[in-house]
Amino acid sequence: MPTSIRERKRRRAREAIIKAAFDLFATHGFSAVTVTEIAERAEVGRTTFFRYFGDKREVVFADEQHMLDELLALEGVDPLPGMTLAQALSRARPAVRAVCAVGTRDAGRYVLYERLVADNPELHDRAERKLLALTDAMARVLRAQGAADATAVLAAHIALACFRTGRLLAGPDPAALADAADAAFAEVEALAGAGAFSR
Amino acid sequence: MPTSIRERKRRRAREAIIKAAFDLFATHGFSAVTVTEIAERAEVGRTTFFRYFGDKREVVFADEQHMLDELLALEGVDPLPGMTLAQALSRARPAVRAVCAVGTRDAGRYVLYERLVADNPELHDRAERKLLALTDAMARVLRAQGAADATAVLAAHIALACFRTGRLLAGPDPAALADAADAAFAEVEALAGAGAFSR
DNA sequence: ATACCTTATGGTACTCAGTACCAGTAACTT
DNA sequence: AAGTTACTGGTACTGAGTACCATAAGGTAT
Repeated sequence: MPTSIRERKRRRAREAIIKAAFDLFATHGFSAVTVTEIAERAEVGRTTFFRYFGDKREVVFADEQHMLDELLALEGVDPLPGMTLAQALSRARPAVRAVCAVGTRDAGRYVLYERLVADNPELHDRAERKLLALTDAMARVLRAQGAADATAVLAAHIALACFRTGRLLAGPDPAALADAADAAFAEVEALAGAGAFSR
Repeated sequence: MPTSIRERKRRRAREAIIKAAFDLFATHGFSAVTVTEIAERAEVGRTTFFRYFGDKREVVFADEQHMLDELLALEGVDPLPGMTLAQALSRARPAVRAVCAVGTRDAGRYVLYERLVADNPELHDRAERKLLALTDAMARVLRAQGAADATAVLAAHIALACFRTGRLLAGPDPAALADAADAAFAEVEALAGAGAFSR
């Protein structure tokens, strides 16, 4: 059986903690909420909170794994050994959309997430590491699809640049963000001239 | 007068804290050292420590400002309005070397810094934000030198990619790192073919 | 069902990071 | 010399994060 009773309980507890935390953060802000309050609202012990999340900040980034999964699912899909940088970029482009799509699954929470990160400097560092993790995953996928190391890393970082500029231009709305990032990709291609990356 | 007594005292206190902290970190590791111990060794009050550094991790990244200064000094140097991506990259390349050069000013401490970050997960996030800050500064410099927004951001992120792959290949030694990053730049140019970025 | 093992829970008690507040002192100002 | 400003370090507090342990509940045998 795939989901044992324990498994289901674990999932429920985890979700309860996440929901309790985001509810409290939404009304009182991140720093004003204590772990004890989150635990009480989620009806678990304080100790249990730290079993599910290494620290208080980590709850905010609970969705990171979903985004990584979305990317890593592309490993091995449609392999193209020795692909060019242009080809790698044209694969990275929809992959970025796929990551953004995770945000649209619960747009309300995602907007809140963006607000929390923007308002609390103590979350900035962790948010940056999340982008590193996604960039690394992107590079790994491209490598698995047949890109050379340098090509994969380079394309992943160009995708990161597009994502960052996209988020800068668009608001926190995930759908708008996806479009803006995509536009940035288009601009990159136009920037170097058609086919410039394909040499 | 450029350096008042207060100014000099401040500098000395700051340096004393940094030195005390790194000495203790070197022998006992980051997490085993308490702020109180650092303050005692630096002969300042515990309260004073937090006046100079927002938190314990921040001491580890005390040199970040030097690297940023190194970059920002290039703002406005040799302006070239409307520069191409290839031109932006050829400017980013020596700029990365300049940043690495800061590490060679005190190679011993830099190696220790790298070791501390590598060994302590609690420092990973902050280290990532440092790279963001440097990348942003790089983009700002290129923009100030006349690059379009997209060109500047893109070139800065490509430089980031070169830096990351360089550090991955070279050890923690700053000189070797500079060379490896430079080699990555060369590889990027070769990757897209000569002149591919200049369209 | 019974007994047994394993895993998850939540409570207690502790350390230490980080903050608020305040009184004392040293540096600049006139 | 007197007054103002900037810096210090001490006290006292909150809250994050950890170690430990007794208890309960899920899983697994017989």
